[in-house]
Amino acid sequence: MKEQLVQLLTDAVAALQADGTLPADITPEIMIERTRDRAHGDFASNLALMLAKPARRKPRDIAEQIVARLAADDAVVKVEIAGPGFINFFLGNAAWHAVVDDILVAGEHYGLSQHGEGRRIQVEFVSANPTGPLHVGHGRGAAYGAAVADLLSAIGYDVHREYYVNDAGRQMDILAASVYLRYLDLCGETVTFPANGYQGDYVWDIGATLHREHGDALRHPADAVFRDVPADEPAGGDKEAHIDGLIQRIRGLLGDAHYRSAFDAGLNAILGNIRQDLKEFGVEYDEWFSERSLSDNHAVEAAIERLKQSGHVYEKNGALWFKSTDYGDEKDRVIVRDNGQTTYFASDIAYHANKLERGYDRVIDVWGADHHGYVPRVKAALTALGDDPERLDVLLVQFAVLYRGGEKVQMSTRSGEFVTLRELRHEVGNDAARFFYVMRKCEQHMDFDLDLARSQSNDNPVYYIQYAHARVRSVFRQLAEKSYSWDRAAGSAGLSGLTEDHELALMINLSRYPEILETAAINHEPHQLTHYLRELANDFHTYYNAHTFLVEDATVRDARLNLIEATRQVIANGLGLLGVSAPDTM
RNA sequence: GCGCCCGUAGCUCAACAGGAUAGAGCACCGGCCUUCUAAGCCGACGGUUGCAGGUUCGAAUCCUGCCGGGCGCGCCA
Repeated sequence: MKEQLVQLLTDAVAALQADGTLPADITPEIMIERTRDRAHGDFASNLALMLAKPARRKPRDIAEQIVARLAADDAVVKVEIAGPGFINFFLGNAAWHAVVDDILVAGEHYGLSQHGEGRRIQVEFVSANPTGPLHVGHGRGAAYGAAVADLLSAIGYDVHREYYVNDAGRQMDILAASVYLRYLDLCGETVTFPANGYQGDYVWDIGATLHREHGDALRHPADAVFRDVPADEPAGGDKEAHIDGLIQRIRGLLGDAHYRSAFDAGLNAILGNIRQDLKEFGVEYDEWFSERSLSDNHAVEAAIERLKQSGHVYEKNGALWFKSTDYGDEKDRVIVRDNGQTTYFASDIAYHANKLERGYDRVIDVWGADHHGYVPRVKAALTALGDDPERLDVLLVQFAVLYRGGEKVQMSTRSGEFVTLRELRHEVGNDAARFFYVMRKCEQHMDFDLDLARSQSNDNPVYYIQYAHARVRSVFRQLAEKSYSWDRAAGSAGLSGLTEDHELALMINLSRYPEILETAAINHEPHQLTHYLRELANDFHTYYNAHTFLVEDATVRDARLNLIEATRQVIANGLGLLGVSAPDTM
């Protein structure tokens, strides 16, 4: 519908340019908006206002000339010029009635489009370190990333969902050491757990698994592990030096194979847990990309070599630095430490180079907002490598603060006391969690009200929308009890009889769905869909309250059933894109 | 100190690439159940869009400066 009107305006402008009324050298972008007020018609364009300046004419004069050149269109019953020069289009009811048929014919495909024309786009999200279970902060990234990916897919992009597994690096070594020390404890050794180790109970569990599978085969006396290692912080030393010393010692004592056992025990257990968690949350991936594979394939070396050749690398204090300040970063960054180890950043350069090499038209990273300072250096690296940094979009997701009983839920990663995603899902359910997480713009700080998410009341937007869906199902169940049946073809033929305000309002909103999907996807704003679904549910509940659907007049009854079934379809489609179920009963 | 994000009704948030009279939901107040689920509907109340300038036909939206909040500024990831 929007496209039709855009075409009408485009043709009118072209005609005015052809006869010299408008300058030929301007190519205005035709914008058609839904009106906020029905007194302004159904659609409006600010075209004349936009043209006023380049054409050096009064907006209303231009509007009149455009309207005079508009071709006739069956759907448009009236065109008005209003306000400072808006062109308002009034559509006939038939245009809205047609939407109901469109929806019933398209079914679960209604709203999908080919806007993306099959362009390939990669969305990387969550990518939490496999050093512990996912917590509620990751949950927002998961729900948001999945929704953005699904929306892009819905409008015709070829979407690749990816999780970057940080299965290499110092944090993983710290995990391996933590697991091993818990293992030693279970072997009967007396160990003092390092301040910087991973404290969570799950580390005990992994240590126990290691012990169960290997018995005492990996055991070394605690004294051999701790002797001459730099003192830990509580003992007046440095916790970083202490843990690094421990890692080095443990590696030496265990040898490569046994160290790998401890390391992989931690990695596999935690990654398995994360995968399970996300799967239960309805979040699916096409690929789990291993950081370790980058160094195994020498991709990190290759990336560093490319940076060297581009002349943006130098040595200082025994380390190798990338001169990211050449491309707007605040300071230069180390890519190879003085101990010869490459940094996480070096892997990330290789990873992003790899993404672009894979030929995606666009690459999206969904990151926690605390990583925002990281964006300039990654873009700088891509620029230095000769890639176009504009192909990378980094979407920063702010933290969610949980509230329970009106009180902020305190969280601390330090002691391992954080609320896990799993706990949240069990408390409020997957549907509420998925929906609440995407109700807000990603850059908006979010207050997550656990009581509201859990409540089965009209205050809870998830239930409100799901209830609308269940109500339609319920009406259809009533059909049989009232010994009626639904004749869809008759309903379609009788749609012109649906002229009540409530019916038109509902149909108009149904017709907006494809537009909502498009803007929500392009702007990476799933919250637009949540707001839309709430409005649609409201329209339905209002209609339900004002009119009885199962009336005696079969023509009216069938037409109304077509309308509410179309409504149900759109709600189901929309909730589906957000990973929320559409229940038949509540 | 520097950088990024945010500031809209009492609370939680919208406002579609600057557009017409800034909208919803809670909360509070008043109505609606012999009728398809009241897990619902309707009405009323509520605003100097943090403050001050600027850009233009038009600013919550763009620019500048303040004020307030969050985050970041490692040879951690």
